[in-house]
Amino acid sequence: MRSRPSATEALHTSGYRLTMQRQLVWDTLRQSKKHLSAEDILAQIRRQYPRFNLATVYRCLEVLEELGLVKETRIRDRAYYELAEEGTDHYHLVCDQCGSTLHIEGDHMVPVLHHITDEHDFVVSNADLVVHGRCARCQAKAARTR
Amino acid sequence: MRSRPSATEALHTSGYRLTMQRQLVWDTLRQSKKHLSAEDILAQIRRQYPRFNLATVYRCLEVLEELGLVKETRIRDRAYYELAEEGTDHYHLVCDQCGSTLHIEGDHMVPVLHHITDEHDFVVSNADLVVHGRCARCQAKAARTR
DNA sequence: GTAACTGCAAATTCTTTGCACATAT
DNA sequence: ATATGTGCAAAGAATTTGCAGTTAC
Repeated sequence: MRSRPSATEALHTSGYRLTMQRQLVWDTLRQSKKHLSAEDILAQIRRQYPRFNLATVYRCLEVLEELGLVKETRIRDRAYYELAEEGTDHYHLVCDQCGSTLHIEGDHMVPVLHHITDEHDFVVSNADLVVHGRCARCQAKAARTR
Repeated sequence: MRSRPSATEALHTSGYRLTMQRQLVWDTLRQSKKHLSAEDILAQIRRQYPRFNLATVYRCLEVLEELGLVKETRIRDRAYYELAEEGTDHYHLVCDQCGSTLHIEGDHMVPVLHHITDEHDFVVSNADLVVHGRCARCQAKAARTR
């Protein structure tokens, strides 16, 4: 089993410089339980460093994504970022009625990704699954009204 | 087996008006083999109707989506639209190297969607899967260089 | 020392909205 | 007849870029 290199290490071996900004963005994502938008990340960091800049957030994320440390998911027009965990799926159920997002973990996507690799000769780096529909709570609400 | 209502019918029974604009957007999507961006649709229609407006395209798409006739996929910052085919998966493999997009059809997502319905009490209306990675052609190219 | 990086402001790109006019029902 | 829909122009929102100054190596 191969262990994941730290961000510090990964930056270094790829010839990127280790800046405070990159570390802050990385740490913010690590400390978060859920995915964050670029603005979310900025807001967090600005508590400590009010001069921190949004363009810098985007540029740091770009590097971290390129290194495979961070993945991006687009939900309704906006990009969200989270750590790229290896091995497990991580996808999102978006309720179109109340707007809530459920985070799902599991291994159900594994066969799909295998199919893609085997049948289409495509090397998968990241699968972004966003499922739209209606959450349990909104169904219950609709049932009551009926 | 339930047959799909035509767009005309669906608009009518939902109380929407049947306008030429909506028909043109619908027909453009039906005639296309691949997904189209709003700009693509506009360009197509403008060949015949040069005054056709982009805002109208978006507004027509919004209605068609609401009726479940059209689905939207976001790939790299941009929305693409295509007919919402029932029954089969339709997802996209995006090569991050050359930028090409492969359209995949199949039933591999079925177990995943079942899992979502069963375990999370979530009624799925649309699953949007975008897989990033490297296509066969770019792998071959990389192998040659090595 | 110097190439890479950041902050700032301005630009870009996609999408949405306000409003006066047009049209489907 | 009138509520709905469209075209146009302008606004919005998220992300990117140019550039001068800063910093990691």
